[in-house]
Amino acid sequence: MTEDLSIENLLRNRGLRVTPQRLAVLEVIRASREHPTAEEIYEIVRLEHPAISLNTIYKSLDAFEGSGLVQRFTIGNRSNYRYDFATHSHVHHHCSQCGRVSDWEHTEAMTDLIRRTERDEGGTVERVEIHLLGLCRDCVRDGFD
Amino acid sequence: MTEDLSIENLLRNRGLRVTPQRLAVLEVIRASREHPTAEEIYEIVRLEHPAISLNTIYKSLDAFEGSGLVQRFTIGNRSNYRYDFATHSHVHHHCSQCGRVSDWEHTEAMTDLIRRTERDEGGTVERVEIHLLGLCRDCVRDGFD
DNA sequence: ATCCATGCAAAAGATTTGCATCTTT
DNA sequence: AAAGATGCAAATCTTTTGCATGGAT
Repeated sequence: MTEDLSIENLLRNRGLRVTPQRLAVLEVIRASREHPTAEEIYEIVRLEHPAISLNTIYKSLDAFEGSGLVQRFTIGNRSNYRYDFATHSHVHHHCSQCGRVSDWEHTEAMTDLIRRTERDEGGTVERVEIHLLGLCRDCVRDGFD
Repeated sequence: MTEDLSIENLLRNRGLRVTPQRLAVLEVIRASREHPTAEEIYEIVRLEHPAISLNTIYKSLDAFEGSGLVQRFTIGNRSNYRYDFATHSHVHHHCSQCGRVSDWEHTEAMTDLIRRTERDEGGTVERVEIHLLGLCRDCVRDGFD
């Protein structure tokens, strides 16, 4: 008996009200590999919902983050928030040439190292964010360096 | 022949002008293990230089970052910048209980893993920021979990 | 019918910019 | 003397808050 993972049920399962705006916002995040900012989500959702306000984007994102559907973070030395569907890996590579933010595989060996560090230092780690800054594959191929 | 690593020479060596304000700002960052924000640096520097403006803190930090003396980053899901003397390790642990931001050791094994990832993914990595969110040693000892 | 989400406007917080004056080189 | 740093004020950008209205339960 597989769980129905429609956007709508994702909301319902967490006790969040279902509105057209929220469906649209969550869909954009789920579909994106770009770790969009609130502004970027706004511009995309606006194509279908021209009347939506940026404020509703923020409120929706807060609600989603509060119930664990989405994670927010900042990358490198930029200060505005980016959002990510919560199940994604959180090794982000930020290309210093083209600006693209992409997921890189979070290997099991990395997780092991975190656990070892945890033991050595005596604290705990519940969440890991690894940001790598450098050139993406495409920019390397195009000879920037 | 050891290099003179006075704050003053750190500035001169990079071609930056030496002013009392810059000396004070850089000294605060060098002395701190707290990864202070611009505002926090301002409050500390103000004790000695009551007339300094927050703007000068920002301008100094920009200059320092531009010449590699200092690095700035954001941590977890807070959006304002924190600054770090550039030679520090950049594995930051952010305690979800007491809010403390501390350096954890960046093991050589971690570096190796990054290099391997780099090869596997085909991009390059010039800088690594690892943010660990969880409980620090003290909060673990005090029984928060 | 109740509760909560929406959209507008205004506020707040952090950082940047413009500019006249002062300091360092 | 020239170039650049400082401090003040205003502007900008991002995010949050307050509130009246409308929509979801």
